[in-house]
Amino acid sequence: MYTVKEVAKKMEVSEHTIRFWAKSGFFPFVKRNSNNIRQFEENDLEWVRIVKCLRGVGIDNKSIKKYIELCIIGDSTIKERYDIIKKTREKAQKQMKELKKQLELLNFKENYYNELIKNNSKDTWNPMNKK
Amino acid sequence: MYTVKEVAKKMEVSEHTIRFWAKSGFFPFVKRNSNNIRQFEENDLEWVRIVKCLRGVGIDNKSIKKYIELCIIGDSTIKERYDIIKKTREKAQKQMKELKKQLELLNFKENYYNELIKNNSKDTWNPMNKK
DNA sequence: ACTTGACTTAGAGTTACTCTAAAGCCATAA
DNA sequence: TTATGGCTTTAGAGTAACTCTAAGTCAAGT
Repeated sequence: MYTVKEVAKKMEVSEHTIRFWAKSGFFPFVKRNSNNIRQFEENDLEWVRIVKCLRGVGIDNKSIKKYIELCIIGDSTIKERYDIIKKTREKAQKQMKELKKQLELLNFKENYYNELIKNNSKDTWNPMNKK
Repeated sequence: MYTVKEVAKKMEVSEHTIRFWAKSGFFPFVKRNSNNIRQFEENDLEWVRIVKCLRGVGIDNKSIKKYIELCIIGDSTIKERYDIIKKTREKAQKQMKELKKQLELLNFKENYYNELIKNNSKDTWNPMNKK
């Protein structure tokens, strides 16, 4: 049993975001205790994990809601859920490619600046220096 | 020489976003022709590339503006720029790790759903099915 | 001359948070 | 017993970064 705060810490998402997601209907199955406090079970964390994953890959909240709703409907929606996950996985792979390129550029620039500092030389690449 | 539209296409960023970035002062060096049309030179694309990279890694626009301003100031800011790029590179590496984990989860789920479909079996993992 | 299409701007609208304020519940210190 | 602090809740205001719309300029084609 976890409170929102504990879930937030465990899953590395802000409390605000967990509450926002809860309000958005992403966790329709989370119970409350007699004081109206949300009690996330171990199982519920699995849902936080998948929501975090989908958001992390840039799936919008409306689509996430739809996915959750398909889960609620049950086994008749497995094919549809499969399609969503597949498309999301493809999207994530594209992002991975992008991120690799960005990392390369950052590595290049870090190196470049590092050399400049070491050799105390001018930044000849910076177009501002050509004016 | 490229118009906003051409830059947008070449760099895979929307025209709106290029204009928004321009308005935000990310390209203070781009010239206009006599009709007030922006003319991006080859060199300028380098700047679009680095802005896209920084944004892609989640650096906020205020920080990007600051980086641009440091570039404008010139060689005295090389160390400061180095620090920014280094921190950004570290951030990107963290994201790479995250993305890998997310990709694993998506692969797992895609596989899982695929098995369900192939074997025409029940989705016993879905907590909604346990209620 | 008129329409088409590419470009411009200001500013409204949208998404997904992110934060604030007000209030409820409970434990412990004075 | 009161109050102080710490936790939770909600509604709703605020923010970042787009994203889109409307209204305008201009040059070229028919």
